[in-house]
Amino acid sequence: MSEASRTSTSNREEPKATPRKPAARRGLDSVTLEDVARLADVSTITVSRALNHPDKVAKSTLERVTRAIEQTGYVPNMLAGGLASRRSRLIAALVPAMTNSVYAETIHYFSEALKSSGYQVMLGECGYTEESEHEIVSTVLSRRPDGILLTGVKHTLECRRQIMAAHIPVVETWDLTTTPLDVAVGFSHERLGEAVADYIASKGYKRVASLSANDRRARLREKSMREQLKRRGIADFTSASVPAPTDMRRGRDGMSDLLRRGFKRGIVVCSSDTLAHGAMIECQSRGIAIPATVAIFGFGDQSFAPDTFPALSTVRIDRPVMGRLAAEALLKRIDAETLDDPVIDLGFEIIERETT
Amino acid sequence: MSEASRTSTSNREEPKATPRKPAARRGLDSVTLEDVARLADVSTITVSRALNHPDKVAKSTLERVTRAIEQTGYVPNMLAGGLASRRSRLIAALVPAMTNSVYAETIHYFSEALKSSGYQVMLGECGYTEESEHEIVSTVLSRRPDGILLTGVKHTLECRRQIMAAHIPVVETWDLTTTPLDVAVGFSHERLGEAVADYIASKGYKRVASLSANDRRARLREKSMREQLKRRGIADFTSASVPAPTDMRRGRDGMSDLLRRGFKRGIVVCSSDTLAHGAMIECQSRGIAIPATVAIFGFGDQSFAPDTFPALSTVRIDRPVMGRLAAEALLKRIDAETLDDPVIDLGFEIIERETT
DNA sequence: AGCAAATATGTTAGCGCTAACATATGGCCA
DNA sequence: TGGCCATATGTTAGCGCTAACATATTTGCT
Repeated sequence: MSEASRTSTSNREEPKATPRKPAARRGLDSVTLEDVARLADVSTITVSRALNHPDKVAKSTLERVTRAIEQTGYVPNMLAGGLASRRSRLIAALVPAMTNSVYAETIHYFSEALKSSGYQVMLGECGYTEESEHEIVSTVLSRRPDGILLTGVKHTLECRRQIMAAHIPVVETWDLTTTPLDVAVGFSHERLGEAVADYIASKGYKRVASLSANDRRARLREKSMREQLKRRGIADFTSASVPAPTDMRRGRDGMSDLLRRGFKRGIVVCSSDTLAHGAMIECQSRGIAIPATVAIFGFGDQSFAPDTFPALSTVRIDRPVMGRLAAEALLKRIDAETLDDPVIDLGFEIIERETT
Repeated sequence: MSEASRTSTSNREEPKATPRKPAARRGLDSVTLEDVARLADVSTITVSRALNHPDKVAKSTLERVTRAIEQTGYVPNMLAGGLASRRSRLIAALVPAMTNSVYAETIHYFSEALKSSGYQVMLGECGYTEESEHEIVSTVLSRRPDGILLTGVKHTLECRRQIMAAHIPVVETWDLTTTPLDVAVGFSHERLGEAVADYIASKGYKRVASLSANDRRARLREKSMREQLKRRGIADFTSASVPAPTDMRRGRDGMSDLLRRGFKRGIVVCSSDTLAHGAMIECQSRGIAIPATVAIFGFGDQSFAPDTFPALSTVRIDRPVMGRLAAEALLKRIDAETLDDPVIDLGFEIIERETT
C-alpha cells in the first residue's frame, strides 16, 4: 500500500501512486476561518485565537481580525470547534416536560447563568418516568455536551452508566440524595412533607386530604406528611391521585373525587399550585367557601399563587436560585473543581396566604 | 476474506521523515466508530452505514455491528458526524420566552414531530423585541442547525441577513406575511381581530374594553378589532396595556385599571387567556358578576380555559397543528422540496363558553 | 457459460477547527 | 554582543466522522 503520500512532500517521484482521487467536497460552508485569515493576512490559528483567547493576540492584529470577521460575516462553526477542542460549550438539561412552567422557569435561570460563561443549553424532555429518560439521554450525549442537568435523582441503571461513561459533570435537581451522580441541588421532599404537616397541625386542622400527581417526588412528600400528621395525632386522612402532568382540570377532577368520597371540610394539600388552583375553582363552582369550609394548600409558589382569589397558601421553592446554583455548580465542576459539598440543600419556605 | 488490519498498519519503515511530531491528542473520546469497527471486524464506514443507512448493509453484517455497538456502549459523536456530513440533525427554535406555555406547547409538538425524523430541537429565547433576537440568532447558527423556527415575522435586517446567509430552511410561526423568509405557518391577527369584533357585535355588547400585552401581535389584533367594531357602530372602547410577559397579576392589574378608568360593564377582550383569567379573578374578588356585569374574552384557548369558573370564552389557536405543520414544512424544505404555498394559514376558531 | 447490473464493502481525503509544539521578534541586562 | 525570557505568530497533525469514489462479490438473464 501507499507509503505516506502527504508527509515526504515534493519528490513527485510518486509513481502515480495515487490511484483514486475523490472529488473535493468543499466551498459549502460559506465563510470559514480561512477566509477570515486570508483577509486579515494572518494564519487561521491567529483568527481562532482572536476569537477564543483574545488576550493572546496583539492588539493591532486583533483589530484586523475583528474587521475581517465583520466584513465577511463569519459565523464560527462550533461543530468543528467542538470536535477539535473537545469542548462543545453545550450543556444538556433534561426536564420531565417543558410545558410545565415550574421546570421551564428553573431552566430559564439555569440558561441565563450559563450564557454569560459562553454555554448554550440544549433542552430535552424526559417524561415523568425513569424509563423514558434513557432514550433521550443517549440522544443528548451524542452532541457531546460539556455537562448535563437532570431533574430528579432516580435514574435507571443503564442511564447512570451512560452518563458516567460520558465523563462529564452532572447536576441533579429538584431533589436531594446521599449518593449523587456528581452534584445535587434541591431540597428534601421528606422534610417538606413534615413541615407541611406541622403547619397543618399548628393551624388546628383535623381533617386532611392530599391531592397528588402520580409522580415520585409528590408521593414522597405525601408519605412523610401523612406520617408526621399521624405522629401529631391527625389520622383523618383522605388521598386522591391524578395522572402526572398536572393542570387545572386534574385539580378540579381530584377535588370532585375527594368530595364524592366524603371529604366535606378540612384542608386539601395539593402537589402543585396548578392542582391547588383547580381544586379552588372546583370548590368555587360548588359554592364551597375557601378557606372557611375547605382550605387549600399548594406547592411551588408559582407566579400566579399570590394572585388567585383567595390568595393561595403554598410552599415556596426558589427556582431562580435553584437554576443559578445548578449552573454555578456545573461550571465549577467543568473547571475540574471539586465542591466542598456535592449536595446543596436549597430548603423551602411555607408561605401562608389566604386559602388556609 | 479479510486479512484484518484494515488501517495501513505495520510497515514501520517510515524514514523518520517527519521533522516535528506533535503529541497525539487521542484516546479521549472513549469509544469511537473505529473501536466498534474493529470489534465487528469491518471498516469504519460500514459501521457508519449500519447506523445511518442500515438498508445498505448486509443483514449479517448489520447484526455483528449492532452487537459490537452494544458491547462497547458506543455513542455516536454528532459533532464529528455533523461536520463531515454537513447535516447536524439539529433544528433551532426561537421563542420569545420558554416559560410562556403557549410557545412551549407549540415547540413541544414541533419537537415531537421532528424527533421521529431524527432531528433534535435546540431551543432559544429571543425575548419580545426584534433587537434581542439578533444575538441569539448568531449563537444558534454557530451550531449549524439544518433548519430554524422563528416566532413572528418581524426581524431586524441584520437578523434576516444572517439567516439568509446560513442557507437553511426557515419557518416563521404565529403570524402570516406575504413575504416570508422561506415558509410561514400561522394565522392572520387582523382577521382574528375582526372576527372577534363580529362576535362581540353579534352578541349585542355595546361597551368594549381591550386588555392587551404590549406585544406586536396583540396590538395588531386589537387594532383591527377596534376598527371593525367602529364599522359595526360600536365606539365605546377602552384600552389598557400591560407589559409583555403576561401572567395573572397583569390581568388583575389591567382589570383594576379599566375599572378605575370608568369601565363598569361590557366585555373585556384580553390578549391571552392568562390575562383573561387574571381579569376574571379581579372581578370575582370585587364581586363583579361574570358575564352578567362584565364579560371576559380570552385568546389562545390554553388548556385551563375550559376549566375556569365560569369557563372562559376564547379564540382557539391550534398549537399542536401549528407545531406539526411547522415541522412538516421544515422537513420538506430540508429535502429541498418547494412547497405549493409557502404561507400556511392555520386559521382560528372562536370558542364560546360561559364568560360571554 | 458469460457478462452486465445490483449489492456489499473498502479506501481516501477531507469537513472546519484547535492543541501542541515550533519559530520569529523584541526587550532587557550583563 | 550575546544570552535569556516574554510575547506574538505560524506549522502540523489530528478531532471522529462521512461523501465520493473504487473494488469485490453476488445475482439475474440470455
